[in-house]
Amino acid sequence: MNETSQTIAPPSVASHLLDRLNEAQRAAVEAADGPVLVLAGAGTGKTRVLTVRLAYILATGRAAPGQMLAVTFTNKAAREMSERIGHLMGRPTDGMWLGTFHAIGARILRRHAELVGLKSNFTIIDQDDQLRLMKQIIEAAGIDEKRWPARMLTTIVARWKDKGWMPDQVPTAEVGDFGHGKALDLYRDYQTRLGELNAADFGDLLLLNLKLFMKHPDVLADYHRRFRYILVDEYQDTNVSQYLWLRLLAQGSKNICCVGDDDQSIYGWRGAEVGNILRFEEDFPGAKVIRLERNYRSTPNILGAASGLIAHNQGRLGKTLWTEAKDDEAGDPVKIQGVWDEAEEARTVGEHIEDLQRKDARLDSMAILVRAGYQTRAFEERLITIGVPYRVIGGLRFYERQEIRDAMAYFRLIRQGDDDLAFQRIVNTPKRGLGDKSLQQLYTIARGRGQSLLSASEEIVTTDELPPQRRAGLREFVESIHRWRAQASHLPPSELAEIVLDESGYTGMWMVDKSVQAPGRLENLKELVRAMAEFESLDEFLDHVSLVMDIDNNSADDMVNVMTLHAAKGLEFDTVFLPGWEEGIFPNQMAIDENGYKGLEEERRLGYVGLTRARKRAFVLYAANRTVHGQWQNNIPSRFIDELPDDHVERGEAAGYGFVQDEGSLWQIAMKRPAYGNRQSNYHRVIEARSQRFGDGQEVYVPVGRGQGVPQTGDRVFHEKFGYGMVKGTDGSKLDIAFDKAGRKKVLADFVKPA
DNA sequence: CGTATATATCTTTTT
DNA sequence: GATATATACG
Repeated sequence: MNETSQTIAPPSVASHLLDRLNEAQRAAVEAADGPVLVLAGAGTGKTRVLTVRLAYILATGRAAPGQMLAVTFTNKAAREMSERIGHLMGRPTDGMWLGTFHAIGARILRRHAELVGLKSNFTIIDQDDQLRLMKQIIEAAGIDEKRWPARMLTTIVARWKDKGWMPDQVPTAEVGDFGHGKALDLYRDYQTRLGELNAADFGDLLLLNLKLFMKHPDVLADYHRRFRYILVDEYQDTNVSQYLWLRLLAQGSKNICCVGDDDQSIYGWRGAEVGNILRFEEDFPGAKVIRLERNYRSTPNILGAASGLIAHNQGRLGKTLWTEAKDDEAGDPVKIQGVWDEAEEARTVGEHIEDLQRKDARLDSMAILVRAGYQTRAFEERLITIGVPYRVIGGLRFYERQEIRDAMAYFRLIRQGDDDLAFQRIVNTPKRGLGDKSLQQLYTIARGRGQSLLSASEEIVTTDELPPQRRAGLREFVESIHRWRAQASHLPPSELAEIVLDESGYTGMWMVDKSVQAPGRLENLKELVRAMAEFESLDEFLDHVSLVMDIDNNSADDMVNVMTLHAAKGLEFDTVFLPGWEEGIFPNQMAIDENGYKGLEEERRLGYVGLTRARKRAFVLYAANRTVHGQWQNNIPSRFIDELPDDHVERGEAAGYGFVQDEGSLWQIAMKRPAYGNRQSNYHRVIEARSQRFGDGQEVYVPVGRGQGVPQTGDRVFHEKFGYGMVKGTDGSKLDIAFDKAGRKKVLADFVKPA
């Protein structure tokens, strides 16, 4: 097979494709057959190599589109790749298997669902449902969910699935002490329950593929014949189950090409194993390894700063990025700036943005990259204030909103009556007079008969097990579902959606709701109906939602981009703002607590990813104070700031780190940088100061007498509900307060303010 | 049964 | 500060 393909003379299209590639890139494209590992540093034209390689394989007649499998991590990357190949080839890439691991896994699973115990219309459940289900499992097993939270078990099980372990494959040593060693039993229960619900979670999409391939070699052989060329993007982020999946599929043609960069591995917390890169040559003997080291993206200063930072990591494969730019074209150094708090941080970034805007920079050439989602808030507020348009990528996603999830639950139940999770969500939304008690009764009956909630309901409405009034509500619900299901077969999804939302009373529920969010929710529901118009069938739509989770937000509008560092991978911008470089925030304390040195290195790689997103300019900021959980916290600059090489950075004045004035007296805010050893002790200190603006516009920081600490006996306090009062006694954070109007009450300190 | 109020917990990153 | 869960009351 290799011989024949090498004899194919590249048509002119194919040779044209190679024109604008450098030597290493071309080698990576031309090594079309056999296993290839491409180690591609940031900005070395990785996506280009991938897309040209795909086009090249097609253009040289090695494979038809339907014989190619291209796997990415994000839907965004898949979309982009599809567009670029279409552009290169001058026609759309129909028929190619291009998508995320999960999307392709789901597609394969639907075709063979019966072989692994599911029906082909199985539901893909998201985290929220997963958590709900897990909670039910834990409670059913008589375990205290308070002590052993469902969230924790969900993570444990997800990590097992990442490793490719079905319940009977989990090593005894890995079981851990969750619920006194019950985790494995619970995992088993959970899988059983998923089967009953005809549902799969994200991990299952791959895990059940593995099961399918191993139990049915004929099916695997079929895919061996089908997939003649396999391409994998972001290989450093594959977990074991993805790795096993790839290895099984690649055993057929051996034409597998993986592209990755160990320095950009940032999903270890999700089970990714950088080791997969190192294992590649062992698993595919004779694999070609090609390094892309010439960077086309960033200025020498940015590259120098990023390289200097990542050099602090041990155990890298080692790559040296270089660029052709001369030293006199080194570009701006990376600017580092300290600020007082997150508000000033946002203000500073806003000023830089306006400044660049005056120099005719486009807003969409700029990005603010944060460590965690909650950090976007301060920037959003500021950008709104100064009237700069922005878009938040990722963040609070459309399909995670309450009203959208409710609507989806209706559709899910229409498609798939076994979906008890959907049933529970909407059976009494809007209110149908079915409270906890009636539903509990229903659950018991259903469980007793081994039926789904919907089929149990169908029977119950004909008996007198429920009081008449409740029975009527339930009957109405069950009949509606049936009616809609009958309509689903011949109506387009968007029309069906309108009928369902209207007849169920769901839209009506929000129309009478007088809360401030209600109009927005109605707007979102309309948007949902609009989005559904693009789909042929309800099935297609539901799959799209489960796997994509986001509505297409890549409008070409000129807006500043705000997103997490994780979401920024694979993107590039002229100017990048990197706020929140403080110990505890970035590197994130939890990452270090949970994974120690490994966690720290992953954080450092995140920093490297952030810096290398910048083409021309990067700004690093750190704030002395920040509210976390509504409480003030003071932080010291991130160790990563020290690690940036002096040659490529400019360390600005640390505003708010010196003397501030308070009506004539001088206060020194304790912001001198402590020795490293002191960092821990300083981490959670609450600072007692707030900003105050004076007549001349100058802003100063005034220490607050008792701050947000616990009020003492004798203090006057204010409570939202009870009004003013005096503290009569304290018990930890509980206060005994004599309110002027409401009398004596015990209240938590969090609920009162100093008066 | 539904609503209002009171408390608890939470935030790392995502397919 | 926001949102789920627990409790009290109508």
